[in-house]
Amino acid sequence: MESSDLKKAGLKATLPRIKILNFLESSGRDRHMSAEDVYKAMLESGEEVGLATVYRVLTQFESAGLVTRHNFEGDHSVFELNDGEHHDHILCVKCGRVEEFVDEVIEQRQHAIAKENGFAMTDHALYIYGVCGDCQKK
Amino acid sequence: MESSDLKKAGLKATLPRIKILNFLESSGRDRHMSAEDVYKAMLESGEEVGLATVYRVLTQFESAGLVTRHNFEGDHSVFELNDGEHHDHILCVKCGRVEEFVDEVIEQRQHAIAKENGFAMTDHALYIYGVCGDCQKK
DNA sequence: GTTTGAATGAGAATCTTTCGCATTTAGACC
DNA sequence: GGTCTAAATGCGAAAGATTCTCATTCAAAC
Repeated sequence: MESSDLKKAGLKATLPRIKILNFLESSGRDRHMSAEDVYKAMLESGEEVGLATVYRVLTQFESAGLVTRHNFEGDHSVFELNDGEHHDHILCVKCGRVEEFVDEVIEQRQHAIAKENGFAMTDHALYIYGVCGDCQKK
Repeated sequence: MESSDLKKAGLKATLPRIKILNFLESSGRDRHMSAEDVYKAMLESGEEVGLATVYRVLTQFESAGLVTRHNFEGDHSVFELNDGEHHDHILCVKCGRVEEFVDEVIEQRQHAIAKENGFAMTDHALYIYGVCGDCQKK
């Protein structure tokens, strides 16, 4: 399963790449991880990988469409395994929690706006920041 | 005018802060500048400021609501002088050109989505990426 | 003018990310 | 299975952005 995904993506099925992909697939708890997060978590679970390789592989995965890179934290990128369906994000500025949502109205308006401005839209990023229900109670 | 703006924002009217604010106000050409951009441009026009101060002051301006920080370039922040009216951005991935737009439908949907998810919305960022008209011709 | 806490400047330090290069490995071919 | 070659890896160095430290300077209150 793993190596065929990689081959499909045009990537040689090397051990580090398989390990990182498996790791991303198995860590459903936090789907948004930085390169450093992935690196540390893998070391902790006994997997040997170099940090530079994690960066390289995640960037390759991004180009191959296997993961999406987000910059909603400003100072570093986080990566999310693609599940096929596009979605946007709403983030809690207090606890860092991330929720996902899809809104067809917004999707359509975005396309319309790109068109109106003469742009051929390639991508888009929508982040809503706020205080989540739990943090409002605190 | 300058120093009163700063005082209103709760900032002491120091020379570097006045200079940076003036500079941002006068440089209409490119409204989206990194700290380094501001620093270099000020040096070139003969203004003496330290880079660390530019970073500090821009961050203070952000907290005070005088400027908005954007991370649409991934690896560094750019700042934009606030003109009171909120707007979103559409960027050309080829030439880096940035256009601004406002869309009431999207604004409203965002509020609704935050509510649906139990969030008290504080902010939001929408970036549409694409190829602008000029770059499509090339 | 004097005072004083805040702001600045310059460079060191930190953090994230990339690069360079010697070593290893996946995959093709025998 | 063994051999080959280009591609991938790992490590440390390097780069770029940003923050920190701390001695010096400055704004504004008296």
